[in-house]
Amino acid sequence: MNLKQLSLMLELSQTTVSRALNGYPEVSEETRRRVTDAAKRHGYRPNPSARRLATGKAGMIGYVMPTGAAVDIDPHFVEFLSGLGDYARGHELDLVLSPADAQDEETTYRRIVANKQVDALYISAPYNADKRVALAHQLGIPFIVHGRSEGLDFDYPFIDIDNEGAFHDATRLLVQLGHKRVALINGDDTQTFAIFRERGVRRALAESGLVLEPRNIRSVAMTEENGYRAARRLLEGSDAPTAIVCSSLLMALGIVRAARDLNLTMPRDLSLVSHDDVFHWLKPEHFSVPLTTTRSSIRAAGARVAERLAARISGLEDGARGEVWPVDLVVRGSISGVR
Amino acid sequence: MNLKQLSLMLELSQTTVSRALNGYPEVSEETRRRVTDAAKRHGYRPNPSARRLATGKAGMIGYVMPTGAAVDIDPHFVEFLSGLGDYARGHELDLVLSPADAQDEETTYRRIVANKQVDALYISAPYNADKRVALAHQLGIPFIVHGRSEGLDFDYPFIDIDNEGAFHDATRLLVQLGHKRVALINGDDTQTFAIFRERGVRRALAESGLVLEPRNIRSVAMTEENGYRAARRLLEGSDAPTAIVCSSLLMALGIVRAARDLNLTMPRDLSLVSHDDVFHWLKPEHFSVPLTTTRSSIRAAGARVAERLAARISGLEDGARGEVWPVDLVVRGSISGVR
DNA sequence: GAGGGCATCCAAAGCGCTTTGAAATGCCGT
DNA sequence: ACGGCATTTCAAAGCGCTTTGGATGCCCTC
Repeated sequence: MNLKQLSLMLELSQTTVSRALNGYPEVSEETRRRVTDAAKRHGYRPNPSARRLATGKAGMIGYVMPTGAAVDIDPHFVEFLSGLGDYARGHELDLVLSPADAQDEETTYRRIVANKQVDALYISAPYNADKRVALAHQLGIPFIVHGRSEGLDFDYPFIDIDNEGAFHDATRLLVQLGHKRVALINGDDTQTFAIFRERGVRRALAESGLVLEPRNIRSVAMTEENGYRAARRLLEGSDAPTAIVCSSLLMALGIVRAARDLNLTMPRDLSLVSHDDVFHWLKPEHFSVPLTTTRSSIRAAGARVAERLAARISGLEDGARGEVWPVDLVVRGSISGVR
Repeated sequence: MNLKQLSLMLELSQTTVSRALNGYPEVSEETRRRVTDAAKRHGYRPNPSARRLATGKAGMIGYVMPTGAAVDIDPHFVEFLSGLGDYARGHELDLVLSPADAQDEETTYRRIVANKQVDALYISAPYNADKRVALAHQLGIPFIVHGRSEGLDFDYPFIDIDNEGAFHDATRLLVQLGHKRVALINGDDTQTFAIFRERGVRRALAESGLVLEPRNIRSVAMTEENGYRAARRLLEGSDAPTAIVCSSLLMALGIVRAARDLNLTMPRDLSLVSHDDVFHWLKPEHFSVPLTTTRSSIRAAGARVAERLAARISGLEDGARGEVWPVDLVVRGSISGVR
């Protein structure tokens, strides 16, 4: 059942039927009713390929997925996907993942924009002065950044969490508990979220006249193994930190294991605060000693990104508004006053 | 630059240019060369929307992603995506994720097939007599199942790992070490992978005249918390098992925590074998006691699925061939002879 | 009664490709 | 010299929608 058949059946032109269905004003209410009724009764659904060719709109949002033999997709990504699905389901909004060589994402960005494969893009895990953000901006395709990129000479729409505030507050709490040697086990420090977190820690320490020693900061990919290694190195030295702030539960797993290997009891010998992105399969309250965390659901962010992208596609949103979400500090048993 | 302009420029008809570019035989070699040269020089790229409308081919593969407030996407999925990207990158093959209400995936399947949004589908985590597989078969769209579904009255193409063999071998090893009370902490037992694994355990036990007691088998969603709970329940009873086989490292985390809470030393008081899907962010060799595992990379499977899907789309593969991959048994410190 | 304004509707021209059916062209054997 | 055949090319008809640029009829005003 296509438009032609339907219009024949109704003894109306394709124009009128199309307009009636798409809510244009120049169609009488009675005709519109007749048309929508018939469309529903016959299960008419406009062919998206045809509509796309005619309008240039794809009805899909895109994500360029960096891949490569040495590139691992972050498990945080499924949480984001869950959130995206929360919104997209029920809006018939699909997501197209375009795998790209992590060394050369630009080609893929250009391709999907030139081909008009998607109406809007979502960009994640930005770096400072992020090339992808600049490119999307330049190509003029609607997009939203999940995170922030500093050092670009234009504004752009994003949603981010208050990484600096979260890590500031976590660190301040540790300082208030008497900790003087606080270490940070961070994610990849070329990513802005990590930069903001480090900034938060430094600021909180500075407020009490303390500093984050270079040897007390580690920036590594967020895996259990890396958490373990970083913690071992920190804790085995002299003047080992009495408290650690870390960027992911995955690393926290490794830190806890390191502490155990070194016969350190938590929180007596070591306080730990981790950021928690809210995984359903690994929860901070279920660590052997329940973890104090800075908590913010990536899933919720995913839903919001989808919502805003949909709004931008349909023209309900424009401009370069950035949203910064506050982060919860959830205190549990993994921290205590310094001995 | 579109086909019309290009053909004008070459003083050829659109037909000939199109044929030359698409490798049809009825075009002289010289013209073909001229055409491909000019196309490359002017950076001509056929408009996919137009091609799609004309041919009905989308050049994309699809995945219907079950979502819902109570539905969490499995972190195993990112590994699959990484693998898919390994192949798809470099083949300009995109993946479209269509979020669907987990209660009603059928509507979405019908929509994306009717709309010809994708050329082929990938179906994951099948149940027995899986409705989605039956539907895809009936709708006549190319697809590949990652896993297997029993109880369908037709054959279909799939790739799966030898879950039964893997869990059989793991269990047999435990039995050989003298364990008589072996428990299984499995994933959701409506999924076929879990059924096969249980079968493997039962068969290995039966070969030594042992049985898998109903109270020694747990089927739960694969999370740390569920692993912990299941293990607590198993280990606190009288006649507690001396060995556990489990279906995921995520659950293994919880099992190890439970053992520790109960003051059981591994492997002295408890042997543990886990299945390992090969996450880069959590490795069995880095557990506090290195885990013996049955290992099979989901990522490799993802790449293979993409490869076969591409082959099916281009007509290089047809039929209903199923692939079953062997699974490695990797022995590490988490098992020992029973005391 | 002519002209203007408004509400409805329509024919036809795209969008940029593929593919059908037919027409040139050149070459061969008879 | 001519019919038959294979090779190469083309014009035009889709694919199914949106949108432009009118038509048409009706009511109102002067």
